[in-house]
Amino acid sequence: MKDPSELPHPSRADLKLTQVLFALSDPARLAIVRHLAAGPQEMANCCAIDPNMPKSTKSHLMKVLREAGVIRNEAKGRNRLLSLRQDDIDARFPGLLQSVLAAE
Amino acid sequence: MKDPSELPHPSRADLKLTQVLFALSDPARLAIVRHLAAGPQEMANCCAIDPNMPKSTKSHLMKVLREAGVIRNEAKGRNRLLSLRQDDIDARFPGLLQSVLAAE
DNA sequence: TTCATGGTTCGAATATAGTTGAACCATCGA
DNA sequence: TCGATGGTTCAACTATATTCGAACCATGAA
Repeated sequence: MKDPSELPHPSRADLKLTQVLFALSDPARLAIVRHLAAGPQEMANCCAIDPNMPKSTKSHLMKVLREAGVIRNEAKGRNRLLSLRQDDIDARFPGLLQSVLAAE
Repeated sequence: MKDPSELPHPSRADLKLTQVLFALSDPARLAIVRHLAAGPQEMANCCAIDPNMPKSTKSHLMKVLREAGVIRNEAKGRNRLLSLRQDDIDARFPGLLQSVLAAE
């Protein structure tokens, strides 16, 4: 019984460095990644970043991060649980996330 | 006596993480960075990568990398000497370049 | 079951980035 | 000093990304 509301996520082996770098190269997306570094958050809470942002735009940001393999986006009741795929990124690109998160 | 053929380079303090990540997020640009990691190279030699690429396109790639502060592009006689700004990037974003270059 | 909620998807518009020929510029060799 | 060489800049075009309203879809609460 597969949940049809599950979104596609690339497998660890399919992560592409340039795609990950691109996903991180936008200030809004990088801010989300920084937020998630502290632990998984529900989308509704996490994006206190800019409450004025239309939800379709928010959803798009998450899509870019998800398709790059940077975050996981899972259904959780009526909400979405967002989490950083730290293990996967660390496994494929050791030190990358750490240095990005440490920067300034 | 300032050389008018000197191109503008951002200072170390002006490097922006997202801009650096963006510059590295393109396969062709990343390939150039990898080449330069071995040491400075003249543009004519370095870009054996794709000899068919028009020079205006090559020049544009270099511009994006230069303006992000990733590479230095200096006049050297009739040619251009390209070099990775490893010291500056390391100083501002420790470990970043290393992890990017180490990836696969 | 019905409604409100939180989020995705679609489609169209806008903005940004990449590609390229042509014009130009400085340098070195003849 | 003239021409060839290596490269930048400009302008126009194409392609890709972003933005956002509207339609839609599950879920949980009433």
